[in-house]
Amino acid sequence: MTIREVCEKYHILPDTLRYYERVGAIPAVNRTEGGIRDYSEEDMGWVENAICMRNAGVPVEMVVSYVKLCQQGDGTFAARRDLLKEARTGIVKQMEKCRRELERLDYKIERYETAVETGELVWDRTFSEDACGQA
Amino acid sequence: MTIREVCEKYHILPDTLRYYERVGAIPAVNRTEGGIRDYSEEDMGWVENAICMRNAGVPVEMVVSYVKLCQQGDGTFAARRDLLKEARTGIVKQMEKCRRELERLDYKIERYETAVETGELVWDRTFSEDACGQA
DNA sequence: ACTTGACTTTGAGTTCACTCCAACTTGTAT
DNA sequence: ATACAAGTTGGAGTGAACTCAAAGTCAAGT
Repeated sequence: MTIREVCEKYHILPDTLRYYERVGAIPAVNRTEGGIRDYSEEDMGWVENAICMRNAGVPVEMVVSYVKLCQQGDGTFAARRDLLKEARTGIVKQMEKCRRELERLDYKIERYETAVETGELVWDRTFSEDACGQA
Repeated sequence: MTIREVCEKYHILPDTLRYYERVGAIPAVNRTEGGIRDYSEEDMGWVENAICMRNAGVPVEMVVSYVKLCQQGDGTFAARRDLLKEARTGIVKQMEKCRRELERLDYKIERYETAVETGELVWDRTFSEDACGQA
C-alpha cells in the first residue's frame, strides 16, 4: 500500500505519516526497490496504533516509548502494560473533565433555549464553587 | 481577590490569567487604584468559565467568541446557544474517540497481564479494520 | 524519450496555548 | 525611609504536533 492509500484510509496527511515514522511513533516502513514506502499489513497495524492513541490524546512521546518497548522484544511485557495503564489513566482523567463540562454546557444550553423563547436569561444555579471540579 | 489568590484557587499561573484577559477569554478584570487586578465574584465566574471550557478542550478562540457574544447583550442568546452546542459537539466527539481507545487499551492491557504471567503474548482479536472508528 | 504526477529527504515554518523575561510600579513590613 | 515581595506591561520564547517548501527521484502513460 502506498502512502497515499494509507492516508486516504485514515484521513491523514502523508507528512503526518512520515513524521510519525521519523520520530519513531511507528517503526521504519517497508520500501520498494526505488525507496518508496510500501506499507505492509504489519506497518498498517502500527499506523493504526499511533492514530488511535493520538486520537485519544496520548502524547506522541508516549507512543514512541511504546513502540520502542515493542521493538525490544518479549522482555518488556510488564513495561508495556504499565505504559498502557498510564495512558489509560490520562484518558480517563480527560474524559472525566469532559463529562463535567458537558453537564455544565447542557445546563447552560437549556437556559439559553428558554432565554431565546422568553427574551430573558435566568440562572437558577451557580457555578462559582469550583471550575468543573478542578479546585 | 488578588491574582495570586485566584491562581491558588484554580491551580493556574498568573500569566495564564493575564493571557486569558489579554486575548479576551475573560473580560477586563476590576483594578485597584494602583492598577492591580482585584477579581470580583463576577470576574471569578468568567475565570471559571474559561477554565472549564479549556479543561474540556474547547479552543481558546471559541471561549473568546462566547465572551464577546455575552458582552454584546441580550440580543445574542441564540448565537450563544449555538456556540455552546458547537462546543458540546466537539466534546462529545472527543469523548467518543477516548471511549473507543479505552476499549482497545483495556483489551491490550488484559493481554499483557496474561503475557506477563505466561511469558507469551497472544492477540485473539485484530485491530486492523479501522483506526478506532476513524476510517 | 518525454512528460506528468507521486514520492523522497532535509530542514524550515506554523499554530496553539501558554510561559517566561526585563524593566518598572505598587503595597507591606520594619 | 527602606527594603523587598508581589504586581504590572510588552514582547519574546517554548513545547507539542504537525505542516509546508525546495530540490530532487521514481514510475506510469504516450
